[in-house]
Amino acid sequence: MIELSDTNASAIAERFKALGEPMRLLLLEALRRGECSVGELAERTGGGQANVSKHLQVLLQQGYVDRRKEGTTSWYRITDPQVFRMCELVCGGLEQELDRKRKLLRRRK
Amino acid sequence: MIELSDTNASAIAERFKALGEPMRLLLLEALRRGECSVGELAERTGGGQANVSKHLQVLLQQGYVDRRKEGTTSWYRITDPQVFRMCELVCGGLEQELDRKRKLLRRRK
DNA sequence: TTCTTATATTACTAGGTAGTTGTACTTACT
DNA sequence: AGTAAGTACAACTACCTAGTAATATAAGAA
Repeated sequence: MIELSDTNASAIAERFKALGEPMRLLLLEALRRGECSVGELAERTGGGQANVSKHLQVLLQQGYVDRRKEGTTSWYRITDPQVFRMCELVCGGLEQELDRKRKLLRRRK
Repeated sequence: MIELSDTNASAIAERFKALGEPMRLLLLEALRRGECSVGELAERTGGGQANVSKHLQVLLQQGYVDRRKEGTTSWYRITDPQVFRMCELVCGGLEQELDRKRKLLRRRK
């Protein structure tokens, strides 16, 4: 069992860092519907082809997505749906955080 | 309910990015035992005082930790233990990823 | 007041990274 | 062969950030 210790904090941080980029989150969300090509992903997210391709390499490297080549097109898909569970957790935390900040603002009035 | 859409992908990414740094993960792990001062955290993590303080500001800003001042010392503590659930998820994913890469290496031999 | 302690902040440097442009590569089609 | 489509990669720029050193701030002790 991997734990959050000195030795592997870097590897764990790398996985979090891969999710710490808006474009990569949008790519994962777009892939949620199912397998998708690079061109389609660029269209759905509004990003440039080269940039989308580069972000997909990061997600591939960290094992969040998998790739299947067919002719000239690359088909990407989510490998571990747990990533959306993580998004839900961080969304929940974000909601609490927004509530907390709203209360602080109200108290200042 | 907050969702992973175009409008709030940035806010969600910010929260992931805060966890995408080894030193900050070590700080959270050190805080797991309970409330702790900056000096103690610097000692436990082996980081410099200024650096630890700066990282704590990031965790504070994102709501992962809370602060209580007493005299000249600041006491930090975890606000939402859910953050460790996220670490477990990412550790699980990391384990799978390592297994996958090990298998790839074996296949090449 | 002066000194000490604990923390926060500022300024700086080195390294990293997102986005873009251009290009190379691969496959399929004619 | 040549051409077109889809993707990956290299080079570049602009920006961001981790770490450090020095300083500022604040509370207490002498």
